Amino acid sequence: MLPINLLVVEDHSIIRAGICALLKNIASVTIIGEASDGYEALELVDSLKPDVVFMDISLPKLNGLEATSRITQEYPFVRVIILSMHASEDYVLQALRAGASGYLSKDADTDELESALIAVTQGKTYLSPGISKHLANYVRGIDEYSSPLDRLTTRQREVLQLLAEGCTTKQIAGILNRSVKTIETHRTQLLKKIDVHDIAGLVRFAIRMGVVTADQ
Amino acid sequence: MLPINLLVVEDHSIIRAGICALLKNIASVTIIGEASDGYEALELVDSLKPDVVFMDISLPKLNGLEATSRITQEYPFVRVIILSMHASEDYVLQALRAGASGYLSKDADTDELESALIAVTQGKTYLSPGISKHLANYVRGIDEYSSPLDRLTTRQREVLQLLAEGCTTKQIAGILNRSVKTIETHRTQLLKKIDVHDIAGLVRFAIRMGVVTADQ
DNA sequence: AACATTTTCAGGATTGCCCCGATTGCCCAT
DNA sequence: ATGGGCAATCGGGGCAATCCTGAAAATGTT
Repeated sequence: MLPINLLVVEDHSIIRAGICALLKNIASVTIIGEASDGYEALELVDSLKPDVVFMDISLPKLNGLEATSRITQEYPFVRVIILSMHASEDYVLQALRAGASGYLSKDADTDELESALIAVTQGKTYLSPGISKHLANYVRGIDEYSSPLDRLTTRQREVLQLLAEGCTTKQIAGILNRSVKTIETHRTQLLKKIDVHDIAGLVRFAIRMGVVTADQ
Repeated sequence: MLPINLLVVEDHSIIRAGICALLKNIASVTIIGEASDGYEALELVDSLKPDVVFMDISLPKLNGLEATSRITQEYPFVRVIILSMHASEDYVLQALRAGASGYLSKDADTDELESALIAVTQGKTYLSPGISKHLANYVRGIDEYSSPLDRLTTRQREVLQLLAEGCTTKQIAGILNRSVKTIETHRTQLLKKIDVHDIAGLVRFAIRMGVVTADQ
C-alpha cells in the first residue's frame, strides 16, 4: 500500500508549491503529479492513478467540484480532498455530493493535511472542524440543486434582496405591505438560515449569490 | 548582514505554512515571525524589526496595503513584498504607492520568491513578469490618483473595513481601544463622505474599492 | 383529514444609531 | 505667532431598530 501517491491540483503556482512542500514533510507519501486546472487534473488522474487528490475549488476552465464529480464517477478508488482555499465554505455539501472524501476549510490548521490524508485512506470522511455547523444547516433542507438560495423561501429571498439594497425593516414592511414585526421575523430567520450575524455579512452573501451587485 | 530575517503575513494558515516552507528552502534566510492579520503584522514589525515582510493583500481587520503603508512610513528600512494571492493584479500601483518594494502576482513562479528577495535586499524593486502591462495601463490613465479612498482619513479607512466585515460600533471601539462615541463619529463622517446612508451601501462600496471581498 | 411549512403578527427588553455639542492637537498660511 | 481648518477624541439624551419569546392564521403536501 505504501507509499501513498498524491496528485495536487491548484492553479496558483506558489500556493501549489507551498502545499506540496507541506505534504512532502509527511512520511510515506509521494507527490506523483501536479495540475493547475480541472482538465489537467482529469488527464493526470487517468494516466497516473493516484491514491489521493488534493483539489482546490476555484480552477480555470473546469472547476474543482466538477472535476471531483467526474473523477469519483470514473475512478471510484481515487479519494479526493477538497481544499477550500479561495472559495467560501458554502460548498461542503456540493463537495460531498460530488464524491469528495475530505473537505479542508481555508482556515484549516497545517496538520489537518495529514489528518485528512489518514482518514480518507482508511475510507473515512474528513471535514475541517467548524464546518459541521454549516453542514447541519444544509441537511435540514432537502435541497435538490442546492444553491444556498434554494434553501430560502420566496419571502426570504425577497427580504434578502431588499436588505442587501439598503432598505430598513420598516421600509421593507412598507414595500411589501406587511407589518414591521413580520419583516423582523423574516429577517431573523433569513440571517439564521444563511448563517450570518449582521447586515454586512448578508450583503456579501447576496453579492456572492448574484442577488445584487457591488457596482451601481 | 546574513541571515535575512523574514516576517510572513497571511491569514490562511495552510497557505502561510506553505509559503514558510518554500522560504525555508532558500539559504541564508530565517523566518522570525508569522502574522495572520494587519494589526498583528504591525506589532511584529515593531517588536522583531524584520528585514523583509512577505505580505498578502486581503487580510482581516487591517488589509495588507494599509499595513504596508504604515510599515514603510514608520520603519523605512523594512522592505515589503506583496503577495497578490487572492486579490486581483490591479493593486500594483496602490502597492507601490504604499511603499512596497516587491509585487508577486498570484501566478508567480516559485523561484520568484528568491528573485524578489534578492532584489529588495539590494534596494531594488521586483515586479512579477507580466504585471508591467497592468502598470502601463494605469500610468496612462491619470485618474488613478483620485481613488475615492484617498479622500478618507486613515481612521475612516480603518473603520470602513471593520464595518464592512460586520463589526458593530461597539466592537470596533474595542478593537481600536477607543470610546464608542469616538467610533460613532468616525462612522457618521465616513457615511457622509462616501455618500451612503446604510451599512449595505457601505459594504458594496468597500467591495468596489477592494477593501474587502464578497467571498469569505 | 392530518401534518408540515410558510407567512403573518405582538409585547417587552435590549441595544444601537443619530443629533446635538465639545475639547485637544496638528499643520500651515497670512 | 496666531488664527483657521482638519483630524481625532469623547459625552448626553432621544429616537429607532433589533432581539427574544410566543403564537396564530394561511398555505401546501400526503
